[in-house]
Amino acid sequence: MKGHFSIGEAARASGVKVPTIRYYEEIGLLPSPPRTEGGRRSYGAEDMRRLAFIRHARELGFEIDAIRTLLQLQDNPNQSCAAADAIARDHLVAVERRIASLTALQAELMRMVEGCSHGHVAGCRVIEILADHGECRHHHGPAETTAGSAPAFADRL
Amino acid sequence: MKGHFSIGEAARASGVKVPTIRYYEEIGLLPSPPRTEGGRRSYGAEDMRRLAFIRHARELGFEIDAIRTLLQLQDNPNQSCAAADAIARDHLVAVERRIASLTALQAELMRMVEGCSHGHVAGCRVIEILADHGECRHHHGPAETTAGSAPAFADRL
DNA sequence: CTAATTCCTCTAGTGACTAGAGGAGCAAGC
DNA sequence: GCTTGCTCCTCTAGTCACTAGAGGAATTAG
Repeated sequence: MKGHFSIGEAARASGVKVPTIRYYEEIGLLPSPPRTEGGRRSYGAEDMRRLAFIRHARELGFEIDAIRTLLQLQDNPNQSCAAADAIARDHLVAVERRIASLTALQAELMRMVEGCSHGHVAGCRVIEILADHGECRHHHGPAETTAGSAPAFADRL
Repeated sequence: MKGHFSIGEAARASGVKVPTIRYYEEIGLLPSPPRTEGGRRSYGAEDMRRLAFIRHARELGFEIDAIRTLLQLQDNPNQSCAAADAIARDHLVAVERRIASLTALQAELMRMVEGCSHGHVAGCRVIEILADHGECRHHHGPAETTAGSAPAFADRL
């Protein structure tokens, strides 16, 4: 095993792009590595492990802040793992909600494209469904979100 | 039917927040409405319809640029609706891909939280799975994405 | 007439990067 | 030694679709 890796090697090994690695350093997710004489970053095996951890967690959709917490937990393994469990559980719930609402969305989009007559825009089902909100089972509007202003758009569920 | 609505009324009716409406105007998605003597925006019925259209399309996860195209199509209904159909179809494909990958993710997260021994971090399955990338069925790494650098993180699928 | 609410413009911030400018280090070949 | 080409450095600014807040003006209710 080598003891030092350039940022490019780290990028190739982890699948995280070079500027992203620098970005992770900037926001304090990855420690600033020592530099070579010429001023280049030199990563050790521990850094490589950390980077793989981050990459995997990001791949699973964990937010940077969650990863920060997870990394802290990993750093002192004597703590209770309840926090890690809670983070993963919360994320699972979020993912399940996202799946549910994307599935509803999928149904509506399928109705759209199936109903499309492939003629002209006047009478196009895609446009019509978007224009007539009453036709779909989505619900929103005044006096429904109590006060807190819930955006509830599809891409953040 | 009223012929003029304040931005607040438009917001309540459409479910789009006031600053967001102004933002839509700024980026040219919504036309700049006439103003009252005091300089306030005054929306007509057509604006209200357009806003509802936008809101619904956003709710379905269409991007602003796609909505722009869709609105242009709606504005001259003599065109072929092939473009609208293509946009909806593309979006459907994207949604289906997203569902598939979120479902895989869900399975992995379930493995994580089910395997958690609720003890200490040393031996916590959540942390372990994140650290040992080999354990999961996700795949990445060098020499797999040919050249174009595909990020492939979960939240953009 | 006052107080509360709504509205205005403007700037800056969010998350998680990505893109590009402009320059310097470094290895290999000639 | 010199050039070529790659990788690396820092820095700024841009992405998307908003959101937050300052500071002030207009409208509305009582």
